[in-house]
Amino acid sequence: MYCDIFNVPLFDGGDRELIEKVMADSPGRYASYRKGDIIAFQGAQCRSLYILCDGSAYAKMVSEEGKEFTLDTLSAPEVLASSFIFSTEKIFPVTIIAASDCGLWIVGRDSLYRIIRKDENVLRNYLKVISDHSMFLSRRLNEFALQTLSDRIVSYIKNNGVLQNLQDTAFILGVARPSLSRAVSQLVAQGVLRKSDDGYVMVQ
Amino acid sequence: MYCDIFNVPLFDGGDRELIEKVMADSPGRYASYRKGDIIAFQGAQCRSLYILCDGSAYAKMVSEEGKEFTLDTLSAPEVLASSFIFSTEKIFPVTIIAASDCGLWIVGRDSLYRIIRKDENVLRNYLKVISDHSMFLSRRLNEFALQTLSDRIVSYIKNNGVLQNLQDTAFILGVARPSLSRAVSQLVAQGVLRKSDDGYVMVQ
DNA sequence: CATAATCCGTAACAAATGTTACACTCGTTC
DNA sequence: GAACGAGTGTAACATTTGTTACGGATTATG
Repeated sequence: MYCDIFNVPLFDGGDRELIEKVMADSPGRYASYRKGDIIAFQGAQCRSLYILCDGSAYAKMVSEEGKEFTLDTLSAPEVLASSFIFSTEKIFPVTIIAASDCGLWIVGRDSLYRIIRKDENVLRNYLKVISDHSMFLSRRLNEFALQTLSDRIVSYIKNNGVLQNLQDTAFILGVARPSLSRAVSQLVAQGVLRKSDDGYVMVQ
Repeated sequence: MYCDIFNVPLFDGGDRELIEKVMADSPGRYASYRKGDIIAFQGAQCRSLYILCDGSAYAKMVSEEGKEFTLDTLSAPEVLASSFIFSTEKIFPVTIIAASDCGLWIVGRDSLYRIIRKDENVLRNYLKVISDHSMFLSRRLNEFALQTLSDRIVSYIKNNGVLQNLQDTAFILGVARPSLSRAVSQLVAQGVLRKSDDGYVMVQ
């Protein structure tokens, strides 16, 4: 139930006294979730910042027809929903699910606003967090709109070093598992990938 | 060569005196482009805010293999690159091209930072602009990752009222023109769309 | 009027991915 | 050891989209 929010990059270099005062003033709430619990529903209102203090979570996007993919996975210490709370719609574009037992501090956006108004470091951090999130989405968009499955597999392995779980990775790459399995086999046959004890890795 | 930046939503309600002072201090530069000119290259460094004062532009994303799609079109008064300048990488994820003759005021990010530090209205506007941009990217990602071409066509027409130019729209939807033409024909055959004098519209 | 340029519809075929089904391996549990 | 579940490889087929090519319609341009 304890959470040192000063571990979160957003508050890095922040004025401890100021932040504690604002948080004491309007503390928000602390919530714990069990693995598999839904932390936030896609389409739900979003007026608070979610500070992931403990554990990890992942964000998935679902279509009306039930098709889905995993957008991102997040590990404490990290903030969630940073770029939704000040938007016009204030809606979660993804569903957030606990990947392990985890604890979050949920802080109203007015508290965050009061902090970034007064604390220049936190403002800079926040601008960076939200901008990096945009860049991340741009990159994912590039993958889905422009890259073939083989390209995405190679990108994935270059980012993560290894492809370990075909089932989960299929959701991240947004394809059916047999399709991923087939594409990986082809890349192995082409000599682009090889199977190590750990999973699939790049040759070289 | 004149540009009233106070028309731009970002500066809505902003302190005119403060903004003019900052701009006078470090005015950036004004640039005009002819239709078709490239305003910014994908992958290039991005350390300034681009204020589109006049005309319109579009952002396209290109892959290494040369495949491309149109991410967004922008009309004055509007700001560009708002969510890149404070990111860690500071790189344009898209190429920006003049859709008509247009004029931009290009302002260093430090000037913008000085303004949002002091002007609460501009800060709120900026947070909204950048957050809305994230939401926009999320929506586009949903389209590409989860929706079939028919879905995207319907979404497009619901957003824009009408589908007028198959060639340009094919780039927006990220497909080949004959594929779009075929899918539209099928939707017409299914009674989902119909052809009006103006272009394709939803039935009802 | 003749010509060229542009946009559109469409057909035939190729390539990529989805769907379904089944067998195999490896742990775990009883 | 038997039964089970999870993750995997793979095959056959369906569906979607890309590619290429061509002809028709419209409009600008000489």
